[in-house]
Order: sequence, then structure tokens, then C-alpha cells
Amino acid sequence: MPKFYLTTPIYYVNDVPHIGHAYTTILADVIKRYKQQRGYRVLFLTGTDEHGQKIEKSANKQGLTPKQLADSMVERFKQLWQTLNIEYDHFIRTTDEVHIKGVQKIFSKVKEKGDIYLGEYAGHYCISCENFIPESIEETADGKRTCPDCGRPTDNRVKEKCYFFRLSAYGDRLLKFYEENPEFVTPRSRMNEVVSFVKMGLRDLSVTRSTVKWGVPVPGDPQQTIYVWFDALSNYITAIDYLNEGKRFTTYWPADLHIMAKDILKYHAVYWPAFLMAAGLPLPKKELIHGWWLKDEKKISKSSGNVLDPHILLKHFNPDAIRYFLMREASIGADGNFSHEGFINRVNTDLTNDWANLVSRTTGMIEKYFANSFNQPAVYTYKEEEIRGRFGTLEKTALDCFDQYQFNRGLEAIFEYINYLNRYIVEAQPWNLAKEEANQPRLAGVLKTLTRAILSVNALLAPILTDTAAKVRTIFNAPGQDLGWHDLPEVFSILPGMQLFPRVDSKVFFTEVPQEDAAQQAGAAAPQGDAAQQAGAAADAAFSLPTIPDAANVIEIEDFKKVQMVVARVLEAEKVEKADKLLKLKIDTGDGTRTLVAGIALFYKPEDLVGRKIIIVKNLKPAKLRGILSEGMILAASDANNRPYVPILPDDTPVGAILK
RNA sequence: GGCGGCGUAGCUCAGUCGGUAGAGCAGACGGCUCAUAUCCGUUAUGUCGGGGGUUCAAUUCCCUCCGCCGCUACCA
Repeated sequence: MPKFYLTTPIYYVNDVPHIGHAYTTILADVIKRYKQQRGYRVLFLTGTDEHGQKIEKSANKQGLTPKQLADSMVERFKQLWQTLNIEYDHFIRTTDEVHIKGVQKIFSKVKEKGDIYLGEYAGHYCISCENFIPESIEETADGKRTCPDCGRPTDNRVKEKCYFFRLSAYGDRLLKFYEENPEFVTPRSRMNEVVSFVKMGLRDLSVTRSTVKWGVPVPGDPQQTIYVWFDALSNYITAIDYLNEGKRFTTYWPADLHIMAKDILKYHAVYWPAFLMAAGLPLPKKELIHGWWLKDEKKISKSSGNVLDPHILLKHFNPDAIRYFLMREASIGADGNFSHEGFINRVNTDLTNDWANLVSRTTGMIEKYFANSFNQPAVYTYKEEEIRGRFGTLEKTALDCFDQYQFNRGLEAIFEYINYLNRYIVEAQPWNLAKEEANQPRLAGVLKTLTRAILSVNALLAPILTDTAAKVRTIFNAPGQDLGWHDLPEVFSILPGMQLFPRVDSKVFFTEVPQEDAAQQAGAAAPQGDAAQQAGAAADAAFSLPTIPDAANVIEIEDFKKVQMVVARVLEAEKVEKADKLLKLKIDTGDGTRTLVAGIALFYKPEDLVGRKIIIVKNLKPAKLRGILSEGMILAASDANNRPYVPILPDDTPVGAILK
């Protein structure tokens, strides 16, 4: 029996589970069930990433230990997976002993080899993103930098000893590997991104932190903590007992499939293979990269407040509806769009009208015309042969699609066949056959053929529609979900009267669900929510930009006075060549003119600003941008997407006036 | 700015290795009654993003422009 080892990323416990987590995990579950049907012994791994400063901070804020915070979030994830009928085989937590020791083992191994060395890193560190800010981003006057990922100013300048991974030594080997395994990353467009990233040159990667305590300690140097990606990525091997290199490890590694969203591609397709090469371990066979779910065409994010909570959907739908919609509507690689309208439409049309109704009308007739059981001979015609033949074609198409993880296409083909069966009923007109006793065998032939076709299709749908498929098997008294054309015993009976898939009332759906969604987003649900939910909300709050300064952020008036802000008039403005976002401004500050570069070109045209009175920070240390010396900073408000809004003062504001 | 991708019916998308295009949904009309007011049939609409080129012929190839998306650089 061939093995198949597949993984989802481990989810960061600072996040409440959302539709994106659900999608990745459902996709993995569908693949697991499908592979099992195809005769693989599958190991399906998921889990949680629980380390890092962010967790430490969140936990402190709530008076919890990081582990307690993680525990509550883990429960939340596990509950959701259960509700969605996710059958993972193992749930790894980065706080598991076997993981911690396993990470230390890889670390030591790579260090022995000389690919981890002690160095010193001085740089700005974004706690929120757990990333150093690149050197290329220059400092502001107060010695801060803005994190390019989240736009937040960095808290602190970190200068520390830390261990580096010699990533720079792996560029050529990685490129060679990609060349020899062009299918390593799917879809191909993502593979291209990886290749071009590596071709630009790789820098060594710092893999430990002395400033972070909540994590895996470096063996032999407990001052240092192994940090994010080295820790997190290792879960794929520590979970299967890399520590002892036990049977599970030798059986299942290398992984057959890592599944993830596009935002963590680089780590999985560049860092992870390099780590493994350094540790002398085989590389995973394939990485499947999917897009993000958009809600009503907009990116889902906490800052824009449109997080899609799977729990709300699950209150109104059975899990199959969600599983089906997500598999049917997204093509791997592209972003999927989640709209309530699209969801209800897809579910009601396909699942209720087409599939459930096909089963319902078939069982209805068997009940009505044969009192639920067959024990008489049946007559078949060429038409029934055709139905069987077309199922063969369908199955081949569907399995081909599934093998390439194109579930949307496979499902499309399956539903085409379901429609064909609905048409067959109209053509055969069983209700007319039923009118004459002489037609009984023919009628039996039609209904038996329908039963066989339904059971055959049901097996194809089973990996996706788990509960529904089980219901169909119960109705027709047919256990087993093997692929292929299903046979029937000479004599058999069915168990009708079960509603396969309830139709969703769109009125209820359109009023109740958006309300709950909105309530959730407004945080109104928090008071009666469980501890984990509050933990999640608190964690969110801790990392959104504060609107009211908390005690730690209060400054003295003296601090404020250090910043000299004055009114300036824009004399000239032009776009900086070879830079999308930069405008070069020549301004009059009352006591002379100076040049200033501002990253607002996406939203402001030069002519929007010429002649206008704006506010600038006058005593900012000059910085070179694209070769132009910028002597000061224009003041602009910035929204969650970093879109700038430049305050324009009244025309009669005197140039050089001081803001205080 | 560099690299890559995309732009096809109201919506979501398929397709054309060059001979003016389709599937589902939504819409209109009709039919059936076994079925969860379900199902079946018929049906509309498109300068296939704009412009230019190659060709007997382009939506399909080439160039260019516009718009959108991804990676990347830039955001004092």
C-alpha cells in the first residue's frame, strides 16, 4: 500500500480561525479522503504554531501564560475541524516535547555541518511580524523604522548576537532542484516566482533571537531562542518522530504534499528545502499553493473588519455546504471570492436542486411504485448502457482532475453527469411506465439504473460531501464507497424519507447571517463569548494601532517639542523616475527652499500639490531616496492599507508657521 | 521601475496550435408532475480591453497603449 503524507501549515494561535484556515484544512481533508479511496495509506498532519513574542505579549496582557493562551486557541481550532468533518491524523503543537527536542536536533545537525554560525545582527525588529526590518528601509529621526509588512513603527532597535543559517550557500543547489523538479511548486506561476526570488540572490538568515524568550532554546546556548521559521517549518518532520527517526518518520518522510496559501510560499519553497538540504534530509515532493478568499471582492483582513467566521456559516449550513462551495468555487492558484449570494446560489442550485432532488425523486418513485424493494426482473435498453458508459467517461475525467487537485473542474464534470441523469428521468417517463402493469420490468430497469448511477456518483462526491454521501449510502442500504460502477443485489430495499440536503431560505440567510457577521465584527459577541474568543479579541486589540494612547505610549511635552512642524508651500512637484510611489517636491518653508521626497505618488498627482500649503517635519534627519536627498517629511494620515491622506491647509495659512 | 499573468455574454469562467465563440448562474417563453415550487426544452445579448502590424483570413500570432492582479524594488 503506497503511503501519502500531507500537511497543512501550522496555524498561529494569535489568530482566531477564519475561512482561510478552514479552506486550507478542508482542501487537505478532501485530498486525504480521495487518496484513501485510491488506495493510499494517508497521514494527514495539521497543528498550531504557538511560539513568539507576539503570543508572549498577548498572554501577559491577559494575565495568562503563553501556554494557557495557546491551549484555549488550540481547542478552538480542534472544535472547528471537528465540526467541518476534518479527519486529521495528527495535531502537532510547537509546544509539544517531541517538537521542541526535534527542532533542537535539526538545529544541532545543521550547526555541526557548519551551516549555522554565530554572528551579530543589528537592526530594527518588528514584534508584530517577528521580522527584522530590511536595511534598505531607512531610519526616521527618532531612530525608528516602519515595518514594510504591517506599516507599524518598530519598537526597538535590536543589536544582538544570534545564529545565522548559511542560506546564501544554497542558491545554486535550490535552482538546480527547481530545474529538475519543475512541478515542485504548483501552480507553475508560483514556481516562477520562487525561481526569480532565488535568482536575485539569497542572504543568510538569522534563525535565533536573544530578545525572544517564548520559544525553543538553542541547544547549548539557552540565551538564544530558535525563531519563527526554523521552528515552525520543522513541525513537518518533528510531528512524525524525527527525534528518534522512528518508524513513522522512515515510513512517511519525505512529505508528498505541503498545502498552503500563497503568503507563505517563500518560506516553504526556499527556506524549508534549504534547511532540509543542510540537515541531509530528502525534500518534500510537492507544494500546492492556493490563493486567498476574498469577501465580496475584498481581501479579508482584520484591519478591514471583514473576517469571515466559519462558525456563523456552520450555524446555518451543514459542513458539506461549506466544503462543497469552497472546493467548487476556487480554482487552485486564483483567489476565490466569497459572497453570500454566490454561496447560497451554488449550494441551492447544485446540492439541493440537482443532486438531492435527483436522489429524492428516485427514492420517491421506488417507494411509490415498488414499495421500497426490488425483487423482480428488470429490462434494460441501449439507454442504460449509455448511462453506464458515460459514467466511465465521467469517472476518468473527474479522477484526472482530482489527481491534479483541480476539484472545481472535477465537480463541474460530475454535476454535468447529474444533470444528464435528471434528463434521463424525463425521457424515460417512469410515471407513464407505472400506469401499465406490463411495463413493470422496464420501470424496474430505469429505477435500478438510476440507483446504480447515484451510488457511483456518490462515491466520487464522498471525499467532499462527507455527511451527505453517508446519508445516500444509508438510504440505499449500500455501505462502502469504492470507486467504479456500482452493482446491486438481485433483491434489495431502500430506506426513503430522509431529506438529503435542505434548501436554504434565502430570506433568512440574507437577514440573519449578515447581522451576525456584523455583530461579530463589531465585537458585540465578545461579552458572552468563551474564553478563547475573548483571548482572540484581546490579542487583536493588542496589535491594532492604538487610538487612545495607553500609559506606555504617553510622551512629555518636551518630547513633542523636539519635532518641528511647519507650514510649507509646494513650489514644484514631479514624479521620481523609476519609482511608482515617490514624488519629489520642492517646497518653501519660509526660511528657504528645500527638496523633499514623499511616498504618495499613487494617490497624489504633482498638480494636486503645487501651490498648496502642507505640513512638514522640518528637523528630520535627511535621507536619500532613489538617489535624491529628502530634507524633511510631509505629514500625511495613513489608513490601514497605507494609503496616504495629505492635509491641505487653507490658502491664507502663512508659510513657515509653526505647528504646536 | 523590473519580471510574470490576466482582460471573452448581466455575473463566474471555458475555449480557439489563425477561419468572427461557448458552459453554468441570473433573465424571457413553453412543457412535465416522480421530486425539497424541484426537473426538462427553447431562447437573448458579445466591435472576444483600445489601436496598429503580419495574413486570403486574427478573438487566437507580433507590436503598442489602457486597466487589473501577483512577485520584486521603492514608501522619512
